[in-house]
Amino acid sequence: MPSGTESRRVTIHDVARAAGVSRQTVSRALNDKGEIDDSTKQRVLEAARTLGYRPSRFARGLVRQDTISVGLVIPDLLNPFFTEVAAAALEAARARGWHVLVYDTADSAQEELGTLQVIASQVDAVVGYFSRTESEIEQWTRGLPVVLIDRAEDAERFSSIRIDGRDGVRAAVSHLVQAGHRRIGMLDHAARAEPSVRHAWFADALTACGLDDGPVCRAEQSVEGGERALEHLLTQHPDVTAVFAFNDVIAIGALRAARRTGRLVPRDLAVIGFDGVTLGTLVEPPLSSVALDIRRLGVLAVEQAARLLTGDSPLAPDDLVARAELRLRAST
Amino acid sequence: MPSGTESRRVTIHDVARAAGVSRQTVSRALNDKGEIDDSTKQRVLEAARTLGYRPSRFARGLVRQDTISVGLVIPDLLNPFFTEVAAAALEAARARGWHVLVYDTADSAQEELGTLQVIASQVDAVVGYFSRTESEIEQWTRGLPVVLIDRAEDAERFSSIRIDGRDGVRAAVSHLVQAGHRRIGMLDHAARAEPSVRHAWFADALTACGLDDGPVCRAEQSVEGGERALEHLLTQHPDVTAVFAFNDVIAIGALRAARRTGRLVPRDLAVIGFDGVTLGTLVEPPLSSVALDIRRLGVLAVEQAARLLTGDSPLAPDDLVARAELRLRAST
DNA sequence: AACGTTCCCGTGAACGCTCACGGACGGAAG
DNA sequence: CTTCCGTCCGTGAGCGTTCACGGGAACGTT
Repeated sequence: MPSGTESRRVTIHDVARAAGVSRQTVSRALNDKGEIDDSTKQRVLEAARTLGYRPSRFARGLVRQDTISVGLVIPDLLNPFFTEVAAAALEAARARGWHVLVYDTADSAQEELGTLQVIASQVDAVVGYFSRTESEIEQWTRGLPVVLIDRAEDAERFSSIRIDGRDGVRAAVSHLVQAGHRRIGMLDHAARAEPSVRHAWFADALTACGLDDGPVCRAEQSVEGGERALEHLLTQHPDVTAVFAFNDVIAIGALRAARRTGRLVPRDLAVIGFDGVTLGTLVEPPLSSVALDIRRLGVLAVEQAARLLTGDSPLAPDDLVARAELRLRAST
Repeated sequence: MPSGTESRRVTIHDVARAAGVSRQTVSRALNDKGEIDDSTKQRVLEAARTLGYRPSRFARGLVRQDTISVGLVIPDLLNPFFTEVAAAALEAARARGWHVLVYDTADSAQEELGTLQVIASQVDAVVGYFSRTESEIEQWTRGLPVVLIDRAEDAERFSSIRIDGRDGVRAAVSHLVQAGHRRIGMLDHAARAEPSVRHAWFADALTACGLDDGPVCRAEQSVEGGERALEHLLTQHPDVTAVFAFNDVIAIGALRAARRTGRLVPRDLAVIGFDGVTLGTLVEPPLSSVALDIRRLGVLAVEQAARLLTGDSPLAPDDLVARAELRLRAST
């Protein structure tokens, strides 16, 4: 039966004593080093087994600093876009033999701050999405490599994986116009106070096609948010015949709302999203999207983190770009 | 420019020297302990800043063993079911202040072994999905708490979160029978050699309803796998009017294959899945499913890991069960 | 003047492990 | 018999941090 006392950890010394050897010999046995007789090795292993010995990762890490771990910060793992980014980052990290600590900040600035406060003491580099200001981030991560993804404003002090959807969005709008649409709305995201960069691309594309500004409605970052936003948009602007959404999740919400309100997509309403998530191919109708190579985001971020960590030739900002291009499906 | 020499890490001692104080005073300044003059505190902080000092997590962890980290092992993060499990586990761990190392084994026994070999030296507990034998798992995780999820066979040596879908599957089959279906097929999963437990439930339910065994086809764990499997099943058994799938991902594949081959769901073919993933509500038609509380899986696993870790009153196997129940939507 | 308090700060030890070194032992070569 | 080498094993040191303790200075109290 387990003793009531808070039992001390079993250390390498205990194993050594039990096996009648020195610490070093135990270390040799456990790490498959040479310079040890096979019989004693077995004896040591046996002693370790019966004692339930498990080496301390801290002590080991202190003396040989080989294992690298990176923190991956994601706003919402249930959002299929971030899931794909995370999966790609995980794979890239695994290929390097890195360990990945994942933090889901639940789309909350508060949780993000909490993550920032603890992450620096747990990892060798940080990769992911942050909404806080650069100085806040720097305050908590001072000294360790940080790679931001899809930063709203240009990142000055950190490396950042930029998303360039200007051409893609223009192609999307242009395609809608050629299909006869004249009144195109947008479902922007609602998280930030000011309109998003994607909205700017959208507005530019409209003027490039000789159209006036389209009506905009803010949407929560969820399917339900997209549904609500589309209904709101269509009641306020019934003349809208096509919508561009901040991302595919919102666009899928729009798809559902359209169906629910008896509109046929794309006949009564054309819908086009952004990101190009796999999920877009599963809904009905399949979603047109200004798609980007999502995997590239995660891979690039890890790649850059690696370069920052080793110090050799980090990628230039121009190389840290994922360009989006129009991918047409049945929703337009 | 960075010096060519492999520069030594800047330690607490360097900061102490730069600030003209002792290590302990530096420690006090950094950890917001008392017993330090505010002016010297600022001076130390300034010195640390300019030197780019960052405390070693290993040294810190060695002396104060407070931070706990758990390894979460997932076969495929892109599978929406595992995504939901992971999200729940992450949240539960965060609530405890734990850190989570995520490992995606890519549905590969080889990667799983690789994960097993490194995970033990990085975490305080392991939670997740494993396909290897218990002795293999134990060999690499000896001594640290392990909580398995949805283990195919009953786990003897480890805690395991069990999924009980017997009643749910029976309800599903019974519902299909009452709707007039007499020839019900199943799309089982293809990973293991023998039929799955869910197939056993399915077979039991059939006999309980007085039906003969239904035709079975193995499917890969993906939407595409589900598509292929349904086509194969229907060509071999054209009389099938309803299918039960091993999980929702495969069921969604069946939905798509049905649509593609001109069958209307549920009129020409009824489809019912397992798991109850959120994705099932987004496809068309929405997917009926033998649904379980997916979040509960992740939460329970973390909860049990916590109990095993602290040693107080681990949950009994009977409490580590997630029961599935029929959730009817438009696909039946 | 002697004493107790409070406020700061420093010193040794400890955490658990690996690395570099040295030493004992036995057998082969001179 | 000496010398040398290879095998096996132990000892001290060090990784970077915090904890427990002690001590000096400044201040007030009797």
